[in-house]
Amino acid sequence: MAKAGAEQELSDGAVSRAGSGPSVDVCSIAATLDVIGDRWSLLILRDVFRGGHRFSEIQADLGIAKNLLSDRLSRLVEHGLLERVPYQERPVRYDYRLTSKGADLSPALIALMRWGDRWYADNGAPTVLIHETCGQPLEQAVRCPSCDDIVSPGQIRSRPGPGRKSDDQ
Amino acid sequence: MAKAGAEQELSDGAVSRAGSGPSVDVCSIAATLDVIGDRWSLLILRDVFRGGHRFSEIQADLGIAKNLLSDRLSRLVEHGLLERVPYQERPVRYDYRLTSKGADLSPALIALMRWGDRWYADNGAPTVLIHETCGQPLEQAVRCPSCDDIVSPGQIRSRPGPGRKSDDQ
DNA sequence: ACCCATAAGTTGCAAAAATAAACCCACTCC
DNA sequence: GGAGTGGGTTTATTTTTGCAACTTATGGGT
Repeated sequence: MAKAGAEQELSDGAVSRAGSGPSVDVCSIAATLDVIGDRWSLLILRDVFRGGHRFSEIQADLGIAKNLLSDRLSRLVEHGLLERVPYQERPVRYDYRLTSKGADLSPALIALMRWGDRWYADNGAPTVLIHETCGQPLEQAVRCPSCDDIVSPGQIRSRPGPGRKSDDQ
Repeated sequence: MAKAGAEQELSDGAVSRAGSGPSVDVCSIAATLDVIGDRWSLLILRDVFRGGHRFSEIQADLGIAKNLLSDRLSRLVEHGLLERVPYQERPVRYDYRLTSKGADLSPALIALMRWGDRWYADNGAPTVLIHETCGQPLEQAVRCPSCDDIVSPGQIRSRPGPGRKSDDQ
């Protein structure tokens, strides 16, 4: 089923949600959520970031049903965020490790973690990110590489980019 | 939340590797996903960020079922990420607007958008964030406020913070 | 040889959530 | 007064979860 007719006048009829997910073609947030936008995927990735590489480790930590974990891991492998690395033969067993694509989600995980810290960690953050060289807590910021400056939210503007199919904001 | 690899393994005391149990208490990512970790909430927030403040606008843009949108909006209002602002009486109708708590999710939305840009926007990003004062595209980075320096992923370490309960790892 | 345990799943089934479509209400516009 | 609009609710139908039991391959103990 195509999307509701109220979808903006689409000049190329390309806005259909092929398998899943809304307005994937026009928004990278939607494209991203199509891959990791379920209840468990980001938690699984968080566990792998933290060093939990095995099925049973992740399963015990999250309390996720095993069939779901199996399914989510396969999905994440298919989408190239994780890879299976055998750690033994007979029977062959795998570690799940982040690919560069998976590791590249760390800014998103950091952003979500820090939001939770700010709004739900009444007694302080459960986990703090530290600068290796100085030991001080870290922040996340938007910066302008050409000005070499930190940009406050009010100074951010958005424009349609080259990948936008003619469609308004 | 360092990158993949062995660096996490060496600091045995520093990294949570819970044995079992719900990791919500121990992780702000889990707390965050508890609020916005479903298929639609972040997309709804993205729409409100982009200026879609009305039920029908969001519904048409996302193609979400109306009952779900109704439910998700109520949830986001309950959790304090959105607020209803009447824009007419008789019948009373509301705009949905971001609270500061909701607006504070922008770093997460930016991170998810940029990941989608990097891995799924074959023809370039659909939307580009621009520095208002100089017009150049922006980045997102982790920085150390005490060093006043940008920190690469490999220089990030994580420690249990003050909010960590003692019985968790 | 037999029993038990571990790791990593798979299968089957009930319960919960998502989806789609129809319906409702209080208006306004023509 | 009939149609349209905005913002929903209700009602079926489909899909996804979650839980428990079972499987497969192996190793260890007795």
